[in-house]
Amino acid sequence: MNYLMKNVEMPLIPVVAELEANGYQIDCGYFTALKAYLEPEQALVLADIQATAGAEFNPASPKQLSKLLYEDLGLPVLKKTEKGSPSSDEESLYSLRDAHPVVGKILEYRKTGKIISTYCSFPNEVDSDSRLRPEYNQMGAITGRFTATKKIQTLPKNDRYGIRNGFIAPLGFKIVGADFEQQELYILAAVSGDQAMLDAIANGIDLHGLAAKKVFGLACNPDEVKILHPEKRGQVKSVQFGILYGMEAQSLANKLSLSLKAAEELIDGYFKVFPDVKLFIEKTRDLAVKNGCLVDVFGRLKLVPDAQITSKSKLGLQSKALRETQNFPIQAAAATITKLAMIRCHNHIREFHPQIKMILSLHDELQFQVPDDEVEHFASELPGLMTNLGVESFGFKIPFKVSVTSGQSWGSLVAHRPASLECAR
DNA sequence: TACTTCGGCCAC
DNA sequence: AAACGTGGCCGAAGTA
Repeated sequence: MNYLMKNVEMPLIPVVAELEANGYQIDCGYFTALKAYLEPEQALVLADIQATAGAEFNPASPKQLSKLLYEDLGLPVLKKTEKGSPSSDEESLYSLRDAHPVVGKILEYRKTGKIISTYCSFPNEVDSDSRLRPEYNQMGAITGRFTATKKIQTLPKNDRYGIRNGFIAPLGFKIVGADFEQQELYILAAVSGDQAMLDAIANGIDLHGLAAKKVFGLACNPDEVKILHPEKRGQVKSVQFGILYGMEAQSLANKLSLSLKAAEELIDGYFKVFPDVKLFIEKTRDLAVKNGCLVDVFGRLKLVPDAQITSKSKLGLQSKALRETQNFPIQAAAATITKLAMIRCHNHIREFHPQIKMILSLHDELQFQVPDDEVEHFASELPGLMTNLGVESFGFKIPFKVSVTSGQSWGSLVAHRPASLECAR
């Protein structure tokens, strides 16, 4: 049996079974109250919109909305959908918000509607013990990431209504979370073997700050860039982020409002700082073109037949395949690391903390429901369980950084501080 | 009614 | 405000 099957996917099956059986406690009253508050508000906004558009008008219908905006009101079409219809998505509406007062109201209606229809329905979806039990598909994404049902992976973050506050620990328990910090960047450093990136991570230097300093020839220390040159750091951060997702120069230019040439120079500058990252990306893309498939460091396979397209009329398809190619080895290795973390944490709590339940796995983060009197101990153990997984499984040169949080609900998790440090004040 | 497609939007 | 990768869920509208 290959590595992934023997050491990852098979041992993971009972872990996922438990995760699904455990579920996540929901504060149903929170969501019923929120819904009761929002629905009358939404009705007022609807009436307001219908005063402009007519009583039959449904702003939730993209078709009706397009007719209103682009035919009746004559607003300019800024963007088309996949199928070529005029788009009324958030991006377009945001640009049109000053062109007519109804546009802003529609944006508000959409935002609130999403909360009501998608995120206030949990009381109808929980079991009789008020726990939400999503199904996890451990082979759901081609990269090895999980997919899951019941919206558990897409709860709004930093939203006005605090949806995540409704995901709670029962009385006498806390939620404890463990995150791999900048997991995909660590993976990029590890799989590319780029020494400058590895060194920066090993020494705890701000990666974006370091890159910005070198690209723009700044005089300050890397860690001062965040304060002294936040906009330059932001540009480099976009390059860094884009590399993980296969972004090309034109998209970066649009994102940063730069010329194509300036964007290319920015990317070139970045690659001069981290030359082996550039080499890794080139090698990855070349392999996909040559073979029509690629394999990540753990042996996970992705077919990318479109990478071999040469017909000029289909270069868009090839570009998409190459972006997927660039992202795959990073996202796939990250997924395997998180799966290894699940297995190790599961084995650990079975042996030492039978009262602790794993209740969430979310790409680079795990959460547990922990009895109050075990929080301190378990939180102190988590980094030791997770940081060395890459080193041990594949000889990564650097350990991961794991941050631990705790709180009474998902929405109120804060950095966990050992109790021994709390008496200072 | 039941299913599919589309446009839209939430997360990592 | 995002824009690039991986996904699932919602309502509207069309089809069987």
